[in-house]
Amino acid sequence: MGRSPCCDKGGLKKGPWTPGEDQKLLAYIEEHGHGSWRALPAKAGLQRCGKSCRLRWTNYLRPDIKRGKFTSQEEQTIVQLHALLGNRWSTIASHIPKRTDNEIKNYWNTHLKKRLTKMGIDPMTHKPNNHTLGSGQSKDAANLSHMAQWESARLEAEARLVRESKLVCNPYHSQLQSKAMALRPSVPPGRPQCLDVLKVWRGEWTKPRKEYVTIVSSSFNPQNTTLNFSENIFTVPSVGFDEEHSSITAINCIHNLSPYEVHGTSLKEENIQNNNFPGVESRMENSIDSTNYIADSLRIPILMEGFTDILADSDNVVGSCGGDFDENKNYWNSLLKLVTSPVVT
DNA sequence: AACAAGATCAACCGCGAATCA
DNA sequence: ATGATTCGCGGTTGATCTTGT
Repeated sequence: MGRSPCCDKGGLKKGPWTPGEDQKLLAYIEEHGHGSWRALPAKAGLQRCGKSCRLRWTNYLRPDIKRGKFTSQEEQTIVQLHALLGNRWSTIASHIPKRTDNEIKNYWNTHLKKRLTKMGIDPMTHKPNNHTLGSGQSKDAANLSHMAQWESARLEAEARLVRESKLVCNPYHSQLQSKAMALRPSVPPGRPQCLDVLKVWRGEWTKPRKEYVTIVSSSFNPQNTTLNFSENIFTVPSVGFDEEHSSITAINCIHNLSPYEVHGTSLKEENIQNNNFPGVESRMENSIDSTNYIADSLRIPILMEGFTDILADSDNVVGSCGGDFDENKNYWNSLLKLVTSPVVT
């Protein structure tokens, strides 16, 4: 089992790249594309393994790479996404234009992590170091973890979509997309039906709280996922959460007209066509009327509210921060402000 | 000026996932 | 269906640079 490291074969060079090697690699890829990385070194006349070539290209030579100091905006983005995703550098990098996962990882390890630690914030949990979850909070923690998994899966799927520059090709998903488009003509065609965390972070926070419902608990199994909102229970087919369709979120399913149940009653096509969701229609419609990106604007406040309710307790870094929406917003903004401000020593 | 310690970051390594034959 | 191969990710290393004494 296993295989020997590709660079163990004799004669292959390791270590820093020379300008001449860079030139050879660049010239070859510009003319032929990289194709098979394994075969590339011989074709390009390089005494390197394919892995080394790929790394050099993706982390250094690629023309669409921005080098140099990270902006405060980029720092904020990294911290926000790390809070959501953990050390999933490639996924984080997919949301930060022109930065590589390696660069972001290095920057996190050498700058941001230390800065958070100095402020007394655990860089892995993004909570104050003296904060530990009590037994009474285990349910909330589980919910947080669950929601984070959803978001992680969605972000990964979105990153994949970006990479592939095409939408998921699936009859069911396509059907949902086309129906959703019919209801939401202002959504740009081809735009993945999922939210951009950062867009919401920067813009959607300002929406009145009453437009949103709250996920109070949730559970997941291979057949379906149950979301317990403040007033309503949704059972969402797991098609929205499996690997292939992970970009379809629970709330997207609600809006994208999948055959789920509300309070045990299957929604009929006419309910869907008319945006008629028994027991929840008024709230839904408020959100629908308020933005071009219904699914986005509805879902993320729900998600983030759940997050901050759990994350922010009375011991948070900026003082009192209960379950109030604005205070939760303040928690995150304050955290980010601290993170991006110069360290006072 | 010389040295040590700390910081930085390009590059490597090993593993798991995806793809191929 | 299965094993081999390739790819990509995240953790780690170590050479080089910077700062402090």
